[in-house]
Amino acid sequence: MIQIDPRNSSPIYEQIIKQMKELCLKGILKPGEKVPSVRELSSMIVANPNTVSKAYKELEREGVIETLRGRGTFVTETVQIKMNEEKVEMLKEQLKSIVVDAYYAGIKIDDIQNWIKEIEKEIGGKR
Amino acid sequence: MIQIDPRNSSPIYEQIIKQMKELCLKGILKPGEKVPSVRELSSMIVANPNTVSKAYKELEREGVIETLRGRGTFVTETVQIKMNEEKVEMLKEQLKSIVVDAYYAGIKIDDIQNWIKEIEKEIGGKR
DNA sequence: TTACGTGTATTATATAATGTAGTACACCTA
DNA sequence: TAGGTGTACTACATTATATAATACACGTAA
Repeated sequence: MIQIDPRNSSPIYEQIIKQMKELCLKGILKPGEKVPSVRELSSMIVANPNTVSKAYKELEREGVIETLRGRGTFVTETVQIKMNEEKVEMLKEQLKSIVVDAYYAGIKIDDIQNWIKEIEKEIGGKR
Repeated sequence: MIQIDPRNSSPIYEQIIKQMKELCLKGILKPGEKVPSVRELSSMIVANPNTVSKAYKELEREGVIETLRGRGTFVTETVQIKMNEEKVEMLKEQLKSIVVDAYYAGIKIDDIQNWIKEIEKEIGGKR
């Protein structure tokens, strides 16, 4: 389910966050469905429970999952979109970086537009 | 010229790399033009020469600038595109993350496509 | 040649992010 | 009550980032 890549330099908790979001958007994890407990997932990926807990807290803050104390953690029934101007600006900056890096890697703008269409097909519209 | 944002959590050397690439693409820094020396820039932005040197080494590795020992550092006359399959895959993954994050921030795919067009107008085609 | 400005390399130190380890607590369900 | 939840806390180790202080090799110009 969640796969941690040790060669990937990004922190374990960020890899969890990224993959969990994708699983929810793709509909592999359905609204209301239970996700692995902190201790379960930590033993599955061989990481510390604290690391998983950190990821879950961020995912809850972003409205992807919600926790019911003593019961477990679940995919939110209805995603609460949190409009956040700071987040929007951050995403724009990240996008600019990608476009610039793409230039020096020999990638054209049209290629990037097509990539987005592919991503949309892969994860879009499932919820 | 180069502006370091202390509130920005990304490392100083990465901020230098990002901004230097943009300055070159926008044509504000022209091919063959001299860029500030390591010591000059480090005093301009109040950082350590080592930090600037680290940024310059990466910029040279990516073909943005080139150094002439004892003379200085200059914007490359002709960008050498370095096709790099790893880099391409990395950029695709970054782009996917942005699209996913955008969903939970209430941003539509079309908005992202339009952002790219804006970025293209801002930096595209100057070199 | 000499003086100066280049980029580069090295070592040491400090701080913060990341991850591990162990323990304890509050809450819910069976 | 017993066991499974998420959560909180402290302590420690490792790594990335940045600073600090030198030193070196090279090119240019006085």
